[in-house]
Amino acid sequence: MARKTKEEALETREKILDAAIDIFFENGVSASSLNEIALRAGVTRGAVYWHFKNKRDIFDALHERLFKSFMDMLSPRLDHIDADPLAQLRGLQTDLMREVHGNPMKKRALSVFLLKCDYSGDMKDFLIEQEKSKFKSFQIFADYVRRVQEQKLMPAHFPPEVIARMYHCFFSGLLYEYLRFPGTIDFDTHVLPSINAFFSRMA
Amino acid sequence: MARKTKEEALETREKILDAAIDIFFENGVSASSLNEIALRAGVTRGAVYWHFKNKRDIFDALHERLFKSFMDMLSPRLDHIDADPLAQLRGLQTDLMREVHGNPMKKRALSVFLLKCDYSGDMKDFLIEQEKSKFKSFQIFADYVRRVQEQKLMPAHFPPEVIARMYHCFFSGLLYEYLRFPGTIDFDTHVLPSINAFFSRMA
DNA sequence: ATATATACATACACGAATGTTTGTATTCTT
DNA sequence: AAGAATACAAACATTCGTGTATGTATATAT
Repeated sequence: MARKTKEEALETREKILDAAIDIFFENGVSASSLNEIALRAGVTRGAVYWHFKNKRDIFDALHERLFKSFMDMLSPRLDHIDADPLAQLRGLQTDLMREVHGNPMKKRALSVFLLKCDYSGDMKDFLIEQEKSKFKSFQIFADYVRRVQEQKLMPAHFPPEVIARMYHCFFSGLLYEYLRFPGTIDFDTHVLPSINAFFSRMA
Repeated sequence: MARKTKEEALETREKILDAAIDIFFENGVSASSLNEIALRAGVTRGAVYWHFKNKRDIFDALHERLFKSFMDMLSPRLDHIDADPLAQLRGLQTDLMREVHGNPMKKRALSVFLLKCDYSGDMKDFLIEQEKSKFKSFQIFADYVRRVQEQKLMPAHFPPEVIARMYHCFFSGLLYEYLRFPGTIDFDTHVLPSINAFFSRMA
């Protein structure tokens, strides 16, 4: 085949990434071959190896693309404190879940990172990276809780880190459950009410 | 080599399963070869194929061995209602986490099932099985909540399933966090306090 | 306009894992 | 005590994925 223009090359790169999400989601990361990804994207392995070093490299690119968008959503919504902090937190979590629920591509990508890969072998050091970024988002939330407690808008029976940990566990647990059993747990009748229950008990 | 007695054969079977947990934990399920497992167990692939049909068969056997012990722990502790249900629930969750924390073999096995495998390909129908057993334990808890609400020992602002879902998400989320980042999240200073915080907010 | 770098497709070589088959020393059966 | 079944080890064949090397048509630089 012939050489493409730079824009076209970028398009095929994106095509490969999109195909990778699908294939990873269907087969699991380690069981997915680069050939499958290439075929799904409508190219050959040559194109894949041109744009990416190996499977791990594709994985990194996907992570970059996904977590950026989430951090962009998280940070600006916790840099200030609303009149009702609990409502603010509930709103944030609701919107995050709604974002996942409404965006099939993001949903599949998240599934890949949380359920469709075992972080071992090549991926071991990737887990360390992920730990760092998770720690970052955790710190953002712990800081928020600390400020809220300082302003006496929340009882300070527990240190901010503990509250943050509790919140974080509930949220990630909810996410896991929702992604793991897509048929069983409905968004409107299960996910949203359980968020409301969680926050109504924290008042 | 020579034929072993029946007891010896059972021993090698157990040896293979133990080795499988280790290898699965280190490399992830799909990246683990049957040869590695055999070598770790001190046998050859011949022995593995004698006792098990394939890798999936080993996986099933491990699941059988693990989840039985957890269900045995769960059921009898929720078939009655203590004077203080919240304390009862907190105690159950604490003990379950303590069990995981104190038993390295169980801890590694749980890690394998929750983090070290992607349920796709051969494993897809396995996920369905897991969903069933998870639904079972969920029902046990929802029933418990319902009975507690009927006895007016807990406010009934939310249906039992919602409360159960919330509890379940928090617990599994905590478990995931604890297993995923073994170095970061300490048992005494992070896990236990966050359980206490969770239940103190539910009063 | 020509040279060169680009964006792939195609072909090749290699290792690794799987499932199966065969061999064999014992143990169990009768 | 002798045949049959058992509990493996060892060898084989086959498939599959990876990485790399090569070919090539075209965009881009000069």
